[in-house]
Amino acid sequence: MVEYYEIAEFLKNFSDASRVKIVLALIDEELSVNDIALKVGMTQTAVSYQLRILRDSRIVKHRRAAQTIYYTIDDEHINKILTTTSEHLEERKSL
Amino acid sequence: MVEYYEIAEFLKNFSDASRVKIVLALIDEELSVNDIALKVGMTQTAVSYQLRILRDSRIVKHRRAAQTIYYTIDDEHINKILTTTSEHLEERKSL
DNA sequence: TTATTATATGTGTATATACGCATATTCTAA
DNA sequence: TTAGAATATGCGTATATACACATATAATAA
Repeated sequence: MVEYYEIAEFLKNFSDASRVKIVLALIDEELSVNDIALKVGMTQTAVSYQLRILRDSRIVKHRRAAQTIYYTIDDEHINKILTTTSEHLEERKSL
Repeated sequence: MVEYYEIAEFLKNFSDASRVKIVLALIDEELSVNDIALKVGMTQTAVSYQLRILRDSRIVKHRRAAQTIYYTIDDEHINKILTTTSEHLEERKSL
């Protein structure tokens, strides 16, 4: 059984605009920390800070190539959750 | 188009254990504020505080009957988002 | 009207958190 | 080995937030 606090703990990852922006930037694309920073318009430090949180929650995974570390989404479900949410919000807009 | 910050703003509602608990308590059941407080083991004030947030985000709706105010989930999508998340977490547990 | 019930809200506070800055760490190239 | 590049992290801080307590508001009953 999944408990209520586990759901909260997990969805907390998407409660911050910066983190959602980073996750969306990684959909269907593998990016380095600097690439992400450039793409979302944040500093390297801020991106690193948020990536650690997303990594700890297993939302993103990474691989190293020399000094560069590349990040990707860890699971297709992540995509589904954001898509479902997006559709819900889209539908609500017409009300 | 749904923007990244709208997704974050919406999912922020489920980033707190108390709110998730309250929303889960309301699935398939209409409850008064006091009923909710009893069911989830929180004070009336704390429940009221969280209900306002959920109301403002249109996640729950309410109707008045004399002094009592009854709350329900505003949309079936809410259920779906929590279910999808729950399934995702359930699957991950076996890894 | 007054008392009572159900809920909401203002204020204060302890805690969480996002991010900047400086620095550490890891790896590569010269 | 030393310099440089890419990323991570410790520390400080401004801001957000969850909740307690007391009180206000709304509706009903006596």
